[in-house]
Amino acid sequence: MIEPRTLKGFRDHLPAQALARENILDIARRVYRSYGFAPIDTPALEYLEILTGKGSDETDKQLYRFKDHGGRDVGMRFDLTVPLARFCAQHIATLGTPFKRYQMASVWRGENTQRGRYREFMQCDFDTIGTTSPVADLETVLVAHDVLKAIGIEKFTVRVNDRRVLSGMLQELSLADRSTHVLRSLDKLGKATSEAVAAELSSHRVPDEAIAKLLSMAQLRGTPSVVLAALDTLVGSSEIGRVGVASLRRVLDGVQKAGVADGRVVVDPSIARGLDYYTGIVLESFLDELPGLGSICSGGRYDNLAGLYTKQSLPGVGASVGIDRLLAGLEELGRLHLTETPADVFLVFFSEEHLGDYLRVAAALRVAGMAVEFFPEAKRVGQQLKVAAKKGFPVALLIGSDEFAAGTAQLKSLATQASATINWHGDLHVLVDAIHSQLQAIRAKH
RNA sequence: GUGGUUGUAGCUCAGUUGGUUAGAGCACUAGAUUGUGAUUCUAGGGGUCGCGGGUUCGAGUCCCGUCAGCCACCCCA
Repeated sequence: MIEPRTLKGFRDHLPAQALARENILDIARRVYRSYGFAPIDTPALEYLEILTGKGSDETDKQLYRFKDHGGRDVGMRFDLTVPLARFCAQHIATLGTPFKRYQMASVWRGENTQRGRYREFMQCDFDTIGTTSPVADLETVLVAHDVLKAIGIEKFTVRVNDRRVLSGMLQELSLADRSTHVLRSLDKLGKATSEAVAAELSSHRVPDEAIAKLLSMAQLRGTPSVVLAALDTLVGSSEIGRVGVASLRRVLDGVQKAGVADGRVVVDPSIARGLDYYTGIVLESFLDELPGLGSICSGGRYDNLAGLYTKQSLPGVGASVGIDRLLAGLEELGRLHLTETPADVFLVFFSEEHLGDYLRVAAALRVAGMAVEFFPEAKRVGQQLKVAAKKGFPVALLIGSDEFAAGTAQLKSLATQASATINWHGDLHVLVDAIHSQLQAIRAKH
């Protein structure tokens, strides 16, 4: 006997979880498409040199790599951005710019696991390639906002900042040479105390006076106009800093004009993002009720996506929904109603003699857009109903010999056990319409 | 990769200073009950105590290793 087991950091998804996951993916897909982003797909395996091109030690360590059967050095993608860069370098001539794509796919990293961190996980990226327009930045923020809103989250905040504001600050403070360390430290402000961050900055030879200024900047809060005005003065005479503030102002102005509710999108000068390839706007999104969960949708603007693979300059802006983290958060908040079935109607199988009738009824319901599970065995009715209730069907449809003779049917709500009689007199349209409207009524209550 | 912590049935757990054949509740299967999820009753399946070694007359219990989960660091999604 071989012990059935899964590798460390790899998971099975049971129906209840997989359904919740697909629901979120469907919503994200719908929102992405509503802005004109088109799907692409790329291979899970790439030539090793493509993936290691950027060559940081960290990604090198995490990379799943091996020789394929033809002796080629290959690796599994560890994000969707590097494959996108290769993809654009290869196809941009056909695609033209601006190119807007989304990709929802698994990636692999051989790093240590922790709650919510796995070796195989999904990324849901959307990016706009080939334009430096702030309108593309704005749209990125709007998409992040729309996805979270469409999922039905009531309390969330999209926090935006601009790397150029930070660069301007660092220039003013003569810290440009330590920018990576400084930004990484500031990025911890959400999790660590300001004292801890100050200590870490100090260890990177940042003078106390500069630390005080950085912290006061990072902790600026308030309406966008208030924060932006404060940033204007902090950035001082730095040209790049002023450009950053101006760009943020345009984005926030656009967010408001697009009709986003006040407070949903704010300026947060402490948002830096760990990755050093961001050059303009950066954004993170949080569930207000679970700030400790971390960002559930993050991204930003980068100057040169594909410099490793082509001479053509390809600027871009994009973001990614952290689907696993988001699901964990929704579950913790009890916002995930878990069912084990995607179907609406459970059709009870009473007796073989009516098999043809059941198949006809089920087919009619499916044509009308309802999902029907027909129980495959004429087992005891009680057992069938038990299965249906356990799997989370909203209703069961019961039509036995008595009902067929009388031209009726019972539609039973599995949540309340209440049963309603439908008089359909053998007319499938009447039956289908009645079930359809009852389902609508049940859904409206949720 | 480093450090800490946990591991007994599908789930939650009990199991005495090491002592006979490892238990409970829930869940599951079948029946009482050939047309309605509950309750009740009866019967049943399911464990190499994460895995491997060691100490011992004897290990679920002690020791070592290993695998997996969780937490922190690192980094990030």
